Amino acid sequence: MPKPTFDNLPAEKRASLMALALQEFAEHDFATASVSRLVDRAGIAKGSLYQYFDDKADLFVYLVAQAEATLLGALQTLGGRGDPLGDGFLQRLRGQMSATIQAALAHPREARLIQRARQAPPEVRQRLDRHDARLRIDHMRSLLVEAQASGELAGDYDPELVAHLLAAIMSGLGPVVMARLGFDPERDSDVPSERLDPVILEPIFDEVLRFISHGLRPASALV
Amino acid sequence: MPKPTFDNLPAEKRASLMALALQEFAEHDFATASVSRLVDRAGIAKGSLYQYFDDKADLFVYLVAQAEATLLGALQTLGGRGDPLGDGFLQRLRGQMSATIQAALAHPREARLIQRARQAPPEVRQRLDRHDARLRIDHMRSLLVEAQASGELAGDYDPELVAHLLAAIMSGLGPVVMARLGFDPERDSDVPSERLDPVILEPIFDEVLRFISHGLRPASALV
Amino acid sequence: MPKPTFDNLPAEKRASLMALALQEFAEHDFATASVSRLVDRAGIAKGSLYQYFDDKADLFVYLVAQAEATLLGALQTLGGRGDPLGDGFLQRLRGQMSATIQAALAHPREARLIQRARQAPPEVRQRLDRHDARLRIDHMRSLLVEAQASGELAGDYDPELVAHLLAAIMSGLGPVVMARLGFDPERDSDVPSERLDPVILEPIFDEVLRFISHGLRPASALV
Amino acid sequence: MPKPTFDNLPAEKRASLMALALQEFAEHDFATASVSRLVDRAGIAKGSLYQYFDDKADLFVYLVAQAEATLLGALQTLGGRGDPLGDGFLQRLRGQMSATIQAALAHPREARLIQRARQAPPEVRQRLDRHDARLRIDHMRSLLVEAQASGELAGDYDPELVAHLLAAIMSGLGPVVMARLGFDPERDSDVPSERLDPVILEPIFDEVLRFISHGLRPASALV
DNA sequence: CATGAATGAGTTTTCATTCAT
DNA sequence: AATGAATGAAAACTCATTCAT
Repeated sequence: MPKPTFDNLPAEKRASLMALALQEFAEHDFATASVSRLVDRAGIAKGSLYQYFDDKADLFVYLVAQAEATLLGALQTLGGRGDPLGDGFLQRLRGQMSATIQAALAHPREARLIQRARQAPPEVRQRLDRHDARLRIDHMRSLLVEAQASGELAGDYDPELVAHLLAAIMSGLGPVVMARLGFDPERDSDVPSERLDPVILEPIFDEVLRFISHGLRPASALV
Repeated sequence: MPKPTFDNLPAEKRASLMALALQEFAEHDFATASVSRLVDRAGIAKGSLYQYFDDKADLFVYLVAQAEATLLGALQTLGGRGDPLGDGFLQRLRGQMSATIQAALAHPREARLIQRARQAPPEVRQRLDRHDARLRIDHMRSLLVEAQASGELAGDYDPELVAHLLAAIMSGLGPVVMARLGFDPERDSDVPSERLDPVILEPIFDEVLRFISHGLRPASALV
Repeated sequence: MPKPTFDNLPAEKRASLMALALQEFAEHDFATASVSRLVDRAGIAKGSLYQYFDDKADLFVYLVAQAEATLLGALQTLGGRGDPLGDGFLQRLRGQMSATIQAALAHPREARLIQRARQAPPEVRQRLDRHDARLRIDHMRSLLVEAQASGELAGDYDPELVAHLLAAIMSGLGPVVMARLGFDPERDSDVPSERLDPVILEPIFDEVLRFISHGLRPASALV
Repeated sequence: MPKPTFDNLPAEKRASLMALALQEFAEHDFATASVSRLVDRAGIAKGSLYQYFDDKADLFVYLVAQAEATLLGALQTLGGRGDPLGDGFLQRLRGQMSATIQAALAHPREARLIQRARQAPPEVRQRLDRHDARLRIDHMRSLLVEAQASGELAGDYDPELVAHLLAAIMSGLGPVVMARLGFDPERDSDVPSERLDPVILEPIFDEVLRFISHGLRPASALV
């Protein structure tokens, strides 16, 4: 948790410092990220940073929380387009898929930072407030249970397991999109957002949804 | 690439050194893994290691290649039980699923090292020979294409996209299994292999396969 | 020397601040004592402390002076029980011995602070007003001279030298008492004051006094 | 304990490094002594020092042990002049007194370092091999017991207590000598050894011994 | 081919002190 | 008179890499 000193900072300074910190911790993992490099770039004294945060991990934890909030905000904005109550389960899933991808693409550093959080050293991980992965699973799970309750979805699925599968599919979407756009997900790290285009994305979502809703059909099957 | 000096080493010494190196790089990520600790444990001079490998990254790259070979070998052994030609696509997928999980359990250090490789610093990642993720996708892709060619699978799927989805599902299997066994995949890092049991795994595979083959059916649907 | 601002402080605030400062400098030596920790505990701004004192050393010097005054006061109160004029030299010595020990026990932080003063860095030590060791020597010396003048003590002792010896003996009393009570003076730092007991202390004083008055007698000597 | 690396060092380099380290830790207490300053002066890389010693405390502990050995050696050389068996207790005491003073004067840095050791932070003190103070007390104690056994000394002294008193007197001798030579023991730290002179020291020892053997006589007493 | 000491830039963190408000 | 953010030098310690033997 940042010290009060940090809150008293001029908003402008605070924001620019955090932007640089986000960059630093998005570009390097926790061990490799350098406080020294950060303060150099920020043009502040090394001691100043330690007036704001207890230590490197404190800063990291704060950044991760911020990033999660940012992404969640973007997700809610984007995902909330459809009618959340009226729409069926699959529609909502589609909305989420689209929103997730777009949020990650709109905030690539935040998305990357959250990935880093999952592989931070254990003692740091323990200081992370709660883990967003579990949050995402839980969210997915509740959607499923709801759909089962409303009769929209067959009741014989294990919601926990399916939630994991859907979460895995959604987190696998990034590479799919990148591959479609001609990037190598293992080499490249970001897709320039101007390359992003609903015309490209929508068919992907359609096909993924078809997979989710019907699975892999034999050639003989009718759709 | 190891230097010639490394090949000239007595096989025994080479093997034990690599075993310790694997342990070091499986336990810590690239930045945190320590050459000093390694040579201490191995009881060799620090200079000697640099007679075998150009630098830390060189050793890492070599280890990753070895680990991939090891896992691939295990996978082929385990996955090849059924009749690879006679069996249908879904059977083979099931075989792979099981084989992947079991291979990872039989070679936990190798599995973990490969995970680490995916998050190594970019300059290191660029030196990795080829990426196993792409290999896995390609493998999955060729299975799909084959199934489409044989008429077993509808032709209107994009094999690339579905390959990604299936790969995502398979790599999401680990957490599912952990969750089923009562571990928190975000906190815990390993499932003790004695806790692993076909009686637990098989139903998971069944349900995943059902999801893959039929997708999420509405409550009214007949199976 | 404190700045005028310090004197203008409400007595209550001044006192509580000094109490915390005493604690800080008694618990840690000069180098290790932390101004930051002090102001945190005192709940005042760091800048405020520097409105009261020039620097860390200034505060330290002031505290030491205060502590010496406190101990001297206690010593005079406790040591003054007997008739200071009527009693003989040895009686007064005994009174001092007892008073010194008890004063130190009644004011452990002050006693410890004065010990610390003796090992402060030279540039700090030079700023200490006057050294209590010299005060003690002088006091002892004047007692001796007086006793020689009154004919109570042989005149052929060098009062300076004997004063040093007696001072050394008295400052060596602490470890003696600790050892008697089963503590290791090198490991332990304090004797819980409830363990202190005249029944234990008095025989020690007696024997020390016998040593002082008669020295080490051969076995054949009559007492 | 120094690492093997240290032992393998050229004796010359080792010695000069230790001389500088001794100087650093004699001039400053443990907290204030600076590893950086030391390596700068020694002209070696910081990393090198850490190839020799685990950490700052490790170096300190080693230095203290060395200093104790040095002083003990000097003491045995100097103190062994008289006939250790033939001489009486007081003669031996006198020999020790003289030897202790001269040893401390011949090795002022070592003597000072050992003083520092007694006030090192607890976690460092616990790593010091054994404490020389207790050794000195024990030595004194055994001399006393021996003298009592041989009938040279009255048996009704508590050897433990008297050992402490004598130890206190001996450790108080330094300031006495300094005062006699016109130095202020609290301000000055060293007596230039050329100022040391048996002609000055011997009468001091005589008077101290007279005090020890007879105590403070009343004016009427015959010696 | 093996050695292992030397390197020195790098790391995080602490601290007393200043000064503009 | 009080504040408390800014400072930056200094601290201890680590590490991959080199190179003379």
